[in-house]
Amino acid sequence: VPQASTYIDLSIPGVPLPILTYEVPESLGRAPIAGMRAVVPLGKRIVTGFITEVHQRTATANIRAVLELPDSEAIMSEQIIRLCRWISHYYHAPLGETLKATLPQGMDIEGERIIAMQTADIEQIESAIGRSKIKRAILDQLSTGEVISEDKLRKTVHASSISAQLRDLSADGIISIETVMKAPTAKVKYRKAIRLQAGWQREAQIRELIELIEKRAPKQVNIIALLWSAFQKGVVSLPMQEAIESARTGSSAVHALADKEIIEIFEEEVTREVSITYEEVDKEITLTDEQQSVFATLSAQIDAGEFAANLLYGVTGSGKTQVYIEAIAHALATGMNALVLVPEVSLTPQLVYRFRKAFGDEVTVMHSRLSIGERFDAWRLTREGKYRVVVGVRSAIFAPLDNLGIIIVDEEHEPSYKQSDQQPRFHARDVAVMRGWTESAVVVLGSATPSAESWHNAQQGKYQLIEMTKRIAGATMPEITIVDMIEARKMSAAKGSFSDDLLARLRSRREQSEGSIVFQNRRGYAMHIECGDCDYVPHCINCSITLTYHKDKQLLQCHYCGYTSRLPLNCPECGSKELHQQGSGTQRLEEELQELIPETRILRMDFDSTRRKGSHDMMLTSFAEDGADVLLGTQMVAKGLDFDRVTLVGVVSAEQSLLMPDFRAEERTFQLLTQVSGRSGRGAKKGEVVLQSTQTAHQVFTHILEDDYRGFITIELQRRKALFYPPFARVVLITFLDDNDGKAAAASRVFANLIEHKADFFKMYPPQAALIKRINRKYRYQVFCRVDKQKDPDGLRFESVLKAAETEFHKRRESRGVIVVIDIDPYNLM
DNA sequence: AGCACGCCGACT
DNA sequence: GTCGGCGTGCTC
Repeated sequence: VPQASTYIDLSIPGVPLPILTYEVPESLGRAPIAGMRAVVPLGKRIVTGFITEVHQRTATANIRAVLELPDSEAIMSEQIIRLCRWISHYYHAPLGETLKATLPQGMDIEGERIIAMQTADIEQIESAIGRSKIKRAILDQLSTGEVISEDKLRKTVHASSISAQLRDLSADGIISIETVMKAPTAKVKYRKAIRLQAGWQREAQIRELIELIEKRAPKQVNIIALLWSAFQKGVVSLPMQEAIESARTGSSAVHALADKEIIEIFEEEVTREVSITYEEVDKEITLTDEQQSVFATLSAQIDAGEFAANLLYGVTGSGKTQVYIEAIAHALATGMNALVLVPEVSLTPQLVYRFRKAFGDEVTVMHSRLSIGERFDAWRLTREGKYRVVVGVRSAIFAPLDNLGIIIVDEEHEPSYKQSDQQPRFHARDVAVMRGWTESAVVVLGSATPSAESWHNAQQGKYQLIEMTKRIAGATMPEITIVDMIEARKMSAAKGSFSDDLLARLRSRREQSEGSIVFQNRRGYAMHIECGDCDYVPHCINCSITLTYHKDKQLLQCHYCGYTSRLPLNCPECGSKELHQQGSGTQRLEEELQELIPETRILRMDFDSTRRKGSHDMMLTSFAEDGADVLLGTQMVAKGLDFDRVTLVGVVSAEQSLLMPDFRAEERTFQLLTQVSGRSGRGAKKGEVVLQSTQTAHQVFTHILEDDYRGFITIELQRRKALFYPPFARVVLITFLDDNDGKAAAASRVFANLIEHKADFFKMYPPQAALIKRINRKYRYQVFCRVDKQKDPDGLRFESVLKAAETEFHKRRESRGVIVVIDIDPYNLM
């Protein structure tokens, strides 16, 4: 009797193939559903893919069978799949890769080849080895009788690939190769726990038992007493390890009780969760009229249960966080769930703390510093409905929450929302709006300095503009002063990086025990080494980048690839001993300030000093409580901090970000300086801000001094329109990477030629070397396009041009091996 | 002759 | 992306 077969369409990440069709054998005993994973054979490999479609007929020949359906139900919702389809088209990323990005790491089920020795016949082995060194090394390793995976074997024999050798040896009958499925790295964690057996849960029995064994087995009595007192408090089981420790005994007492069937030892699921180390004194919270009115708008939208997109433009200190909390509480109360995106969790301990305070066990946090297990648990338990509020970074936009009521994107202008290092290169804010649309949720984009894109969308009526113009009770906007550093240096009114003006204010804050923040508006540490006698500057051997000097480790380090080298004693070019430090990183700045104001207590906060888990929280707590005078750091000190005692913010070189070769330089400078200024005067006392700059005449500073966002963004949008930049055009950056300079350059020209003749709805700049021409041993060339949004509203026209060009490009032999990176709406043009 | 390496097409 | 088949060129 012929049976109807079931087929699935599978999207496989990491394989540049179209969607493939497989047959599902009935022997698997499980019906496939879109959104489940499927483990399948692909060539000689075993890989995991995502089911996007289930059907009963197929026109495809040569169909292979699914090996396993590991999920008992769909692990991604239909809406998430729909969202991924959009992302895949808009951002020109493979669907499989995009679907994979919605899951935590370590869930892959892959094949692994296990190698074992098959014969001990020396002659046979010697003849199979022949003259191959690799084969000899492989068999030397295997002769111990060890059974080992191909991967481990390859590493122990130090070869780049041993697949050909293994194939030969297997054909000669020397070794056996078996492909097995490797267990995923992310697993549910269990621990041993103990509980009283059902028959031993009454007081009389326990008393009787204790009396009986008191003399002979006092340790067992301890355990029983512990379990009984917990039981009375409603705690049914205790972790075995902890119980043994508090009973001051060993496992034998526990096992004895288990043997007597008084207690039971069982495996208990453990949730891995990070505890937060940041704490603050809780303030009395009542909503201001303005907060109340924003809340009213949002709660009405939530009740309507329809998609709505809002731009919440609220000045720093206007209390956006509290509005978020109230709106989420409202969504939860009506049975809906909430998603909150933040630029970087470790930079917003205060926000996380307040959410934990407000929502307790219902909230989970997702970010990159979590371990694989922690991330897996956060994802899994969210999907199971244990968590109803997810606070997380960019990737948390895919959190498996159903019944979404509200999605909040805090600090929506932050560049960290754009993923640029791997596919899909999506913008989490834009995906959030799309997710809100597909799931009929309310979307709130919050910022004190909205991005040009969002402001434009609000003006166009795509987003509803909601404003919060006042700081909450007591706090006023700080007074901003600008110091012309060129003038100050001429007049000898500056010492090193600090103007006399800023120094005087820092001194007076210290005397009044008020806090100050000194902000170094510079990415990383710009400390390099220069020879005083020739023009030698140490560069990275892999990248066209000067090496950065780290004084504490006495090392030179590449900011891009991580290459390190020792600090040379003499100049390698001319032998001179005159090697000087140039530039001023945060470390140098700290030393300078310490020298200028010896009695001041400085807390330095940058990437290096906060690398350890939780050290960021600890520094902030210590600045808030024990009161160092100055918090000195990079962009980290600009973000989300809310300290009443800070009344002065100094920016050392306010022009730095302005001089970056990027069309967003002005916007970023305005955002950064407004943000850092907002750290001053959040309490009752009025704050001050000192901006030191060599470019005081620049228009950006006029708007910053007047705290005039509208004035700034109006002019900025005019400029963007005139130059055909976003939000008026859609920017696409195509980068070509190769070890060989000429090959990368040629590839960029080939590709440019392939798209140029289609350029009736976009403009293309001719290909050129990237600003940093070499990173990680790869030369980089770029083609920059600006697509007319009117003529290509959803980006699909340009996508098809890219697709066609890529297909043609890969046919050319001169482009072989060249890596092509396509970034839609890029945020980093370097 | 035997082996390494690069090129190229297939992968459901 | 990874694999196998095939051709080329190098070494013993």
